[in-house]
Parts: sequence; C-alpha cells; structure tokens
Amino acid sequence: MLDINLIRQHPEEIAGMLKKRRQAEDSSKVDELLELDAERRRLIKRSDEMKAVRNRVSREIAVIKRSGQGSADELILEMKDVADEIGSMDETISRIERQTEAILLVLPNRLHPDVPEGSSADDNVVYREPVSFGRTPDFNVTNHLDLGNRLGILDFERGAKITGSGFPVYTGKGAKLERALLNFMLDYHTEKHGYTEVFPPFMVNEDSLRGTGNWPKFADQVYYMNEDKLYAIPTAEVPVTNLHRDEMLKDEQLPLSYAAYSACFRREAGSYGKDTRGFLRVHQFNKVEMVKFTRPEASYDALEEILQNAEAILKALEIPYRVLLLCSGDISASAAKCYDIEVWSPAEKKYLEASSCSNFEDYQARRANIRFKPAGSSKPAYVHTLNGSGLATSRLMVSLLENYQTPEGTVTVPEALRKYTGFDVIG
RNA sequence: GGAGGAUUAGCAUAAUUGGUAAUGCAGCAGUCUUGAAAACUGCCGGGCUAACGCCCUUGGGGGUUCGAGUCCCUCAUCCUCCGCCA
Repeated sequence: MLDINLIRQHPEEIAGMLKKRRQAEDSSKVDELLELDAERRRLIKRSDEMKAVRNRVSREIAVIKRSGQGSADELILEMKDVADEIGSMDETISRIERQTEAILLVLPNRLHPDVPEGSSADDNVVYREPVSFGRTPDFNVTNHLDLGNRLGILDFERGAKITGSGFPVYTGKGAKLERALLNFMLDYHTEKHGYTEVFPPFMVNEDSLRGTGNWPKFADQVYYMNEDKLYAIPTAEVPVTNLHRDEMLKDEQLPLSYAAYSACFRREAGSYGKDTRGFLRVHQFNKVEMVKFTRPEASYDALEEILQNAEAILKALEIPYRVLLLCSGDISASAAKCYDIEVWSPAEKKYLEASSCSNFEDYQARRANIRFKPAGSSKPAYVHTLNGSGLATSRLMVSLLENYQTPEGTVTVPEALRKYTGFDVIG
C-alpha cells in the first residue's frame, strides 16, 4: 500500500510509475484518490470543530449535573442536534475512507530506478549469465513426465484421480528425492545462511492475505474454504511475513531472516492449456521460502543476499540456471524490484522459473502494520520486507531429472543430496 | 460444542452510581555538567492545521446516551473448567 501523503505530494511520480508498469489507465484512480482525499480533509475539519463543541458543552453539562444547581435540559437538547449532525458527517467520512482504502489496496508499489522499462516477460534483462556446471546432457533427454512415469517416481494420473489435474503424487524414490531436496535446502539456509526455520500454518485468514498484497487483487488465484473463511496459502511468504503483523519490532532485532517450508496452493485460473504438462504448471507444489525484515536503508543489500542464498542452492546441486531482472511490465504489483531465477530444462529446451526474489520496501509493512523504532529516534517507522524462493521444488525437479539423466535412462542423484536420499541412482 | 474470566500506548499497571483515559518503566530531544549519572522540561498511536491548537484512539464491528474503558449486541483472540476427538 502506498502512503496517501506521498500520492498527495507527488501525484506525478505515481502516474509515471503506473505508466512504466504499463497500467497508465489506472492513473484515473490517482485523480479519484486526490479528490476523495481533499473531500475527506474538508469534512474532517468541520466534523472536528463540531466535536470540539460537543466535548466542551458535555463538560459543562457534567459540571451542572454534579453541582445540582440549575438545569442542563436545554444544553442536552442542543447537543442532540449536534450529535445527529456529527453522526451523519462521520458516516460520510467513513464511506470516503472505505473508497480510498479500496483504491489504495489495488494500486501497485513504487518501482526501484534499476527496474528496466518493458511491457512483457520478453523485456526482462539477463542479470546473471547462464551457469551450466558443464553437465548439460549431449543426448536426447526424456522429459520429466515420461521419465517420472517410467521410473515409477511420479504419478500425475492418480493425483488427478484423487484430487484433480495439477496435484502431483510422488512415489518411492520420487517421494524421498522430494523430501531430500526440501531438507537439504532448509538445512543449507539455516546452517550456512543464518536463517531461522519456521514451520507455518498452510491456511491463513483474510487479514494475512491482505498484508502481503495477495488480497483483494489476486483473491481469485487463491483456494478459499468458505465454511471457515480461510485461504490455502499460495506461498509461505504469506504466513511468515504475517508473523509480525501489527507488531512493533525492536531496532536491535533487525534484520530478521526466516526460512520456511510449505506446500503452496495456486488455482492458476485462466492459464489452462499453456505450458501445463507435468510440473510445468501445478496447483500444489513444495517450496522453501526465505523472508527478511530489514531497516529501510538495508533492504537492497538484503535483496542481493537473498538472491545469492537461492543461487547457492543451485550451485551446490549443480543445476544450470540464469538470473533475470524483471522489467516494469512483468514485475508483480507488490514488488519494487525483483529477480527471477530460471533453471534449464534440456527436454523443453527453455528456462523455467524456479525462484522469485523481491524487495517490497514498505508496501507490505504498511498493509500489515509492521513497524520498528529506529535507533536514535522516538517515532515508529515501517520496516522493509523481502522474500525469495529458495527454491520451489517442482521446476527444480524437472531440471534435476533431465540434467542428471544418463544415456541409459537412469537418474544420478546430485552429490549434495545423497546423504539425504540414502541412494545415489534412480532406476 | 458448552460455562466462566480476560483484552487499555513498546512493556507493565489504574480509572466511584456512565462525566470525557491516570501512572510507572523503556526510548528520543533539551536544560544542567569537564564528561557521565541523577534531577528537571518536552516528546514518545493516528489525523486536521502555516501555526496556536483541535479531533480521534481502551481487541474488531455495531447500538443506547448530551456524554461509554464503564451499559447492551456481535465477532476475534487468550486463560480456566466441561464435553468431543487424531
């Protein structure tokens, strides 16, 4: 959520941001916001004046009643009218504030100057050139879906039977490999990168979803349990960032770094028929997420750190990847700057997104009311929040099965994972 | 699911039969001091205002009243007990 004061003082900056994000049509919302804001301030001034009268006269009434001298009936009658007027004025004010809030909740975040201009994923900029570890297979590799079936480690068909399309089942060594990946990544981040492990709930309430920016704009992408008004988390970012919702953190606590495993649930509405084979698009997948809370001045260094923490996993596993800096038309609404890590799929002959590392600056902190008292100051300030996948296993699994494939059709387990799997070859 | 109790600022604690949120600690700034401590003054949730000031804020929402921390309704969370349960 943007600061209304910023919008009032620099509306042209917001308009420029919307244009850069290829959402110029939303600039009418900024105009609407400015009108509502002016009207709100006008009404508040009048309402406050009347409340001052009411408070003063009410104190007079109290004095009269306490002394038992004279009658307050006339004053009470007068105040009845004043109270009615205040009531209707406050009703108008709260209606305006609801409208203002509704607009603020859907306006995207400011963009960092580094974010390149662009209108689609094609305009993203390569930030880190491909790293291949010299292990890309030189034969015709079988895609992960056929290979997984043949080796008996993945069962998408039965997943579709018991739940629906896009809910994968891992069996035998597949299940163990998945669990090894997750344990490996969690151990790596907690032991080598200093993250505190969190095992969060997989369902959250609406306040939490609003805090991270997934609601109301992206509510249709999230599974909803109507009976209990709970949402299945699309990422551990939601519960972990909301750990500190409505909290006042201590300066010396910062930065806070959390790593969390969670299953992730996404409806992926409107994306049927495009890149949907196997793991390329699923409704449930597993992910280790890194989340940081920092002082504002430290957040961009922290972003580079998160990116490197995610890359370290791929380097340890020797999975070929590259890093993109997302352009203004492709970056998510909540983020001010974002890197995507993509892993190479030899069978698909393309890179697949396996991680997103973003700095949200104070956009989420403002929504979720996460503050701290800066050292040397007496006033609270909003923290900056960041997160990065470290990483999602679904596309990672694709890349692993294909890159570690042998000409005989078996799969070698990456060295770093063997102590977790207990076996070094599948098939 | 049922019964009772609780929720006040970063933390901790107050507030007569309804009369308009008090105090302590921590933090920030200043005065004093060679420096520090102590002491004293102001600030220390948000909004409106050029400023003086004014308004709002007692878990969320609603109601009664001239006036609600206090009374009523409702929801959430926590504690105690009962019931159910992997």
